[in-house]
Amino acid sequence: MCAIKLCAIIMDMNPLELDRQLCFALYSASRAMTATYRGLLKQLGITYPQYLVMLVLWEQNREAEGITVKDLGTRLQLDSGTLSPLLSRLETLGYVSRERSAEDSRQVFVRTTAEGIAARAHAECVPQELGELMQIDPGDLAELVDTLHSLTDRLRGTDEATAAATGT
Amino acid sequence: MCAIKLCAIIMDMNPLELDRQLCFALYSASRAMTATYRGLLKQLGITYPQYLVMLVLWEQNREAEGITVKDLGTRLQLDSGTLSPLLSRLETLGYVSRERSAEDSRQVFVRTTAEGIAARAHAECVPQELGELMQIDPGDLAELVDTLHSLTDRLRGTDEATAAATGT
DNA sequence: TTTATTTTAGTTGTGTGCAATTAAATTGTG
DNA sequence: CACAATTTAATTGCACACAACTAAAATAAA
Repeated sequence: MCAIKLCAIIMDMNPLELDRQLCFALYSASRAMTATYRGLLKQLGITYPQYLVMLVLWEQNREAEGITVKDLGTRLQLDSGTLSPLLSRLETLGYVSRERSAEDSRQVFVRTTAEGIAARAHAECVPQELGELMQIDPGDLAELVDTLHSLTDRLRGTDEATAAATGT
Repeated sequence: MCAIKLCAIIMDMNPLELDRQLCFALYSASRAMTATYRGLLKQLGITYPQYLVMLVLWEQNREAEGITVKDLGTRLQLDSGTLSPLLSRLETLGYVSRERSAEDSRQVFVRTTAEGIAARAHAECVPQELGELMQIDPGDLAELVDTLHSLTDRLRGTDEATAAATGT
């Protein structure tokens, strides 16, 4: 029996209590956030993961060049199994175009269309709308974002470490 | 044009910058957490959402009574569209049983089986394993959990407010 | 240069999430 | 009591996530 478990039993506490677990707090907050975005993105007709792809494309300085599916995946930590059908839907919506690279035809470049660029103007007010809904101090928000990014890095690091240790 | 957008343009900043957005920090952290749990739960043979259901069942003081699908949904903020197939899989795995209520046959009570109860012993060390991986101060962790829960509450509240305002 | 390895995007299959609908049972109301 | 409205769980359909696999192309090695 592990130390925390023993300690929890002695103190008559449940070591598995749902509301004290960070995992559930994250899971709940992330789903609540996505649900909020569902409303905010209704006018654009896209889902939250599709919005993330558009954010990356809009962030590109040289929009004409586009970005490869691989680089998009690195940025969002998503693989082609998720991105391929998602990009296909964004293409059908008219927000992006896909084209195989001439130099290296394994790669596919994703670019925003004129419609996709126009949509950016509508999206630029989304963060403010959300900020008003959340009622959170900008400093606290920045700190929370930093905390979460560093947590994510540690979790991803340990995933790799665990995978390496178990040889998978 | 909204104030923040104008301000960002004047200061030559991108108001849509991915890495400063709380939504993406939450989305990334939540997925990284789920990925970490995938490894931790491999020995139990269940997914992370299935683990959440087991946490609720284990939390019940009177395990023999079980909990209705509705109450489970309230606790985890999941509807029957998600829970029904998930519970069906947990039932196939032998961790839970389902039985329609005799008093009100609309309701279905979910209970842990002997195997489900036994699995709890294995699960009780998971939080400590995770804590070691995360390397986070217990006080900071508790604060982060509180911050996230309060954020979730505010987001859920605004969802309802927005839905009410738009009449949906 | 020929072959083996690696890289890249796409496809398939499984398990969530969630909206919308269905079906059955209960409750409320006249 | 009869009938309308509500409640509950399940089902259907769509869009992620992610593991495992495939196919094509580029690179490295022999």
